[in-house]
Amino acid sequence: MGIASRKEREKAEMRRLILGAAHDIFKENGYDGLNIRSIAERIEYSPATIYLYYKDKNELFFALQYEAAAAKRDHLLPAASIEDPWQRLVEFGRLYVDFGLKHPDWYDLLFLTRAPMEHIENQDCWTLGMATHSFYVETVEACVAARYFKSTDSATIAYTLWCHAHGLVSLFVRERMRMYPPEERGELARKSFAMIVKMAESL
Amino acid sequence: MGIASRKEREKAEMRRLILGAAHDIFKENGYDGLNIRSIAERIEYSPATIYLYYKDKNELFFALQYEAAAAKRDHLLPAASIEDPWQRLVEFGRLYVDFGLKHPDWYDLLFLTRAPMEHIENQDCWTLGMATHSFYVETVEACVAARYFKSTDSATIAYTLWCHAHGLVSLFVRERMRMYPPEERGELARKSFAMIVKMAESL
DNA sequence: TGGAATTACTAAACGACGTTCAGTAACTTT
DNA sequence: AAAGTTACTGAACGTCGTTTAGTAATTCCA
Repeated sequence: MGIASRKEREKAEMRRLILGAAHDIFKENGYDGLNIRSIAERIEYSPATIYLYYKDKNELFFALQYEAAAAKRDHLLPAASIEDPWQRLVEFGRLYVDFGLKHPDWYDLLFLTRAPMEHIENQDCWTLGMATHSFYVETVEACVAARYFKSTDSATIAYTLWCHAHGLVSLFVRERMRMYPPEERGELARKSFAMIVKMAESL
Repeated sequence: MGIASRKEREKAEMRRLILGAAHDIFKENGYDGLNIRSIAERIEYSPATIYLYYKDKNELFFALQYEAAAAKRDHLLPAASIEDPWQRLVEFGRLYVDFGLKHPDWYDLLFLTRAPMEHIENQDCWTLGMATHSFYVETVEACVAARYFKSTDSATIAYTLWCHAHGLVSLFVRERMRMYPPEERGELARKSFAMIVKMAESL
């Protein structure tokens, strides 16, 4: 089956080539600056060719979102090896915020972009994101099991802490912090993270 | 000055007519479904006419954002009359979340839309939003002054609580809660709000 | 091996969008 | 009544995602 498998390989390579170009353009100009024609130009094919490998721009969006989810997972990975669940949870949160502030475009793509959310459950990016999320929830559950909190409602605890971290990053990413001088924003984020950690200790 | 003032009045009326149509279309189809041609069609003018009253779509966006900011202020208003600063703060937060969940489009416009954020400080919508925000911060400061918290860092407290509320609403508005069954989401939001209130009591 | 079938690709177009501009008709001024 | 100003529009431009009809190259099968 030489030919068939070579064809398949070439197809995968082409998808990879397209996605790579999309990735580069995205990093340079953000998702708004990413369009089919610019991808085509960069890989020196016609725009119509893109559609032979990706159904539409949404499919490309999902593929790109997978990359973002992988980058996020890799960023959070160091926390996974921390034994103590509370220490792990804190470091997890710190790295989550750190990722969002360092890679606003990727965070945007993952959580802030208005995207075709129908059927996203079937997408790889969702599966990967859910794996990371599950690990987070399990860490909170481990804290509860080890009696780090008085409360035992691990689901609400996990959600509440996530809301804070997500809100913090979102306000940065979408530039809704103009009432604070730019040079104070980073410090404020750090203080707020420290505060929510303190608050969580009293849960 | 009869003619000049009539002209001015007519100009203002026309701006109002355009904005009204934009408002309606926005409520029906969201910001994505709002375009110049649909506004023009609704008010029975040519698309080019719109540009005689609004410089570009961004200016219309700001005008619409002002409406959203006004709606938000009105929604939060009942909290303002509560005497006790802590009670006022809690009700303020509850109404904030309530507004976001009831009017996701408006919340989106205010806090989630990637918009021309340069020079927004000069826009009316920003001024109005800042007034509401200041009232919120002052309420936190009043809590601090009345020793409702051990911490005296009112700026960080205000910011931290805002992060939670904003994160909570944002996850709803941008549909990033698909891992929770739809019927549980409202309950989770309520529980999380109750939890952050409890946590704040220990600050 | 040669003709048929399939594949890989593209030029050109479609329709929707924001926006601009030249031109026209109505109104205002003198 | 002529000149100047204002309000408005049809038609176009350039951008976008996407589709279609066609062409050249490759693969299949007799």
